[in-house]
Amino acid sequence: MSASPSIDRMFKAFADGTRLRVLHLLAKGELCVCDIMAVLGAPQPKVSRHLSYLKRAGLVTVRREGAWRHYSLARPTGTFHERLVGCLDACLDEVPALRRDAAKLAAVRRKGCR
Amino acid sequence: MSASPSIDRMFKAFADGTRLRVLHLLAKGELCVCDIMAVLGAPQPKVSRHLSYLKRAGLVTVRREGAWRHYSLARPTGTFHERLVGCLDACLDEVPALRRDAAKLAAVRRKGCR
DNA sequence: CCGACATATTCGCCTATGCAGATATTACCA
DNA sequence: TGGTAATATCTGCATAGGCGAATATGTCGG
Repeated sequence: MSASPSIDRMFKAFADGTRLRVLHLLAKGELCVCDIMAVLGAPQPKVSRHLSYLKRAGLVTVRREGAWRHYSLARPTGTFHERLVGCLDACLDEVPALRRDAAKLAAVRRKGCR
Repeated sequence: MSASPSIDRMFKAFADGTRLRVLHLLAKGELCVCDIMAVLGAPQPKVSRHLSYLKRAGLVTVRREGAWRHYSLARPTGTFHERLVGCLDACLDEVPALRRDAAKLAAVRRKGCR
């Protein structure tokens, strides 16, 4: 019953630097919490908290595999949702910090998150 | 020197119900503060504050004509900005409250804002 | 059952920000 | 100059929400 996310809530979800970085990473594919921690260099509770936030907002989905949680972007549920997610791509080349994250993600993926 | 607005700031600008309503109205064309007050039924300082916020974020521009300030959406400065503003259209049909605003705007325009 | 690991949640603190009300500014007109 | 209308800003308050630290939950191997 992933409630249809309100416009307001979805914009608020995007209105935080950390969450924006997380969403941007997830746009590149499914990731576990430890991957995201590794890329952001952020403590685990922080990452987990923001992921919960994004899940409540209907922006991400979780796939459980034992103790791991694999997060990915939720399939857009409407025109608005779709356009909003499209903004992530539009950021890509404009924000140096996000490019750095992308580079680090590649490295983390090569070595694993542990 | 309307600084190139940061991604963060622009999303924050969208992350408030009142500002979203204002932006949505401005998407329909230039408006003075009193028009917006009339449509939203909000006190003047509140409207003015949010307009200042949007101006700082680079999302709106002002045209002065005597004592009046006419606000309109700023011309997008980049891909990201453009897509973000595009989300306003995507909201249009999905949010009843915004449709009501649009209807009221038409009425206000017919009678003037005073 | 135990211990290690991955993740989630709670708690207290602190800052950001929205709001109403009062006041300041600016422009126009008599 | 004085008054009025349109808009902007300041002040004080209340709440939302981010953060780190500690703790809880859940899963697996032995």
